[in-house]
Amino acid sequence: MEKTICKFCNLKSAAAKKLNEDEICALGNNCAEVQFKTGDIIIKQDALSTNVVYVKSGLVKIHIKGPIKERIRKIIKAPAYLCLPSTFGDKVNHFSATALEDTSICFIDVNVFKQFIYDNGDFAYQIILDLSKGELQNFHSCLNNAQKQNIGRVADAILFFANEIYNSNSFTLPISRQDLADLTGITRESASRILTDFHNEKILEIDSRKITVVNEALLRQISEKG
Amino acid sequence: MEKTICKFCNLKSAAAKKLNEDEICALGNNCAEVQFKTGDIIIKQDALSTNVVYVKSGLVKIHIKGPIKERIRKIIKAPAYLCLPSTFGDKVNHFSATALEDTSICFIDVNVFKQFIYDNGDFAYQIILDLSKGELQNFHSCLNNAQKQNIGRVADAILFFANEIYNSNSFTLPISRQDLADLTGITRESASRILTDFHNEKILEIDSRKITVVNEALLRQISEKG
DNA sequence: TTAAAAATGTGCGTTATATCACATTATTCT
DNA sequence: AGAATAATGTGATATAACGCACATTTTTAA
Repeated sequence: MEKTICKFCNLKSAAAKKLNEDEICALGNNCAEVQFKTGDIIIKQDALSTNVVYVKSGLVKIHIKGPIKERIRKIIKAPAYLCLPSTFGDKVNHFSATALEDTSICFIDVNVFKQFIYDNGDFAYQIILDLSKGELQNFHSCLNNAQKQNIGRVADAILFFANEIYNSNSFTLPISRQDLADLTGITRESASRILTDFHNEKILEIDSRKITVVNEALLRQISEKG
Repeated sequence: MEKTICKFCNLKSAAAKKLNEDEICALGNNCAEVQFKTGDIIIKQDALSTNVVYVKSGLVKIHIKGPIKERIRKIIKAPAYLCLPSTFGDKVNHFSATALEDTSICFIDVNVFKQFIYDNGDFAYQIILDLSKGELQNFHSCLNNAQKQNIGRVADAILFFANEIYNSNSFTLPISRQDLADLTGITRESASRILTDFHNEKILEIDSRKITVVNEALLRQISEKG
């Protein structure tokens, strides 16, 4: 969904408010742009809603209360849709979203979005392409998680942040060790141990959350081995 | 994607052929309906293609060569789209599809599909709803697989066939034990053992691939426990 | 600046599950 | 029908990873 832009926020702006504890993130009509700060909850699992949500700028984690424990499903980097109409099919969110850095979010009324689809075939087609592609990518990320061992998954996560999010071998991890564990589906202790191992083997330079990939080739090798 | 019907197969019918070993499943133009028998390969991973593929009737498994081993991603029951345009973004399939029973497949030229999107906003919107919903369902099925133990996953798979595919507590499993293992991400031996356990605990009646759910309540309980 | 709270690191026993080896049962083919 | 082949069942190990306990470090708040 890389090349999509929010075509709606220029339309009208409705009254917008951030999500409080028991509040609902649905807006009345049309579209509104809202600023979130690091750590703010953007969408809350099980809350009611009827908006299309678009990440205009920033970084967001999608997380879900699984059958056993919390799981981070993915990290979304702007610009991208965070959720589309049927995500709210029953008007209840099935996931939460939290800002990992200062983030600007567009809430688009689902009827506005629908009308836009009707009027703009090329836009509709692009959305379909993006969704279909995303679905396929899910396939493969699930596969990775399912088949690789813990060490390979952590390697993947580090490479993901370096290459997909920050385009740099040196970055500050935007999430905690626990989050890294929840993202890769392992325990906090295992995540911690593996990072230490990577440091000892001179694959990573680690200073708390500051990470530098020293030996990317080896990291890739670990990822591929599974 | 339950309520969608193939709106294309009434247009024109092009020359259609089944997939041979090294053959390509792409059709020239427009749309063609092709019959497949149980076990036939419908789509082959890494083959070239430029079609939208729609399952008009039958049952299909989507499987992928993972980084380590084969994995069954999901079972698709007609009517449903098997793949959409961007699945072929690079014109190479990233998965295989195999018929689990006699199946009728529509291959739709991507340009025909695109034009239809342009002309029919309601259709486009419906596709978007379906895709978005499917993506979310993937979320949760991944979660299940990731967090539950083997026994819970097998319980899920059995419940899936009973409730989603056959709507009956008595059915013939359309896949082998190995496939069941690949579907749940466990080993063949584990799958086998768990089925035997279920039989001993009088949860299932098992006669080779014929399965009867005797104690669905207990099966659900196992599924929920993880 | 210091105390309290949160996050992280690390050793160790336990356990679920993979892996290996082989027996048994189905299925296919001639 | 009978042989060959494939699929399935099952015991005995090996091992990756979890879970627990607690030490240490970092962050937050007062």
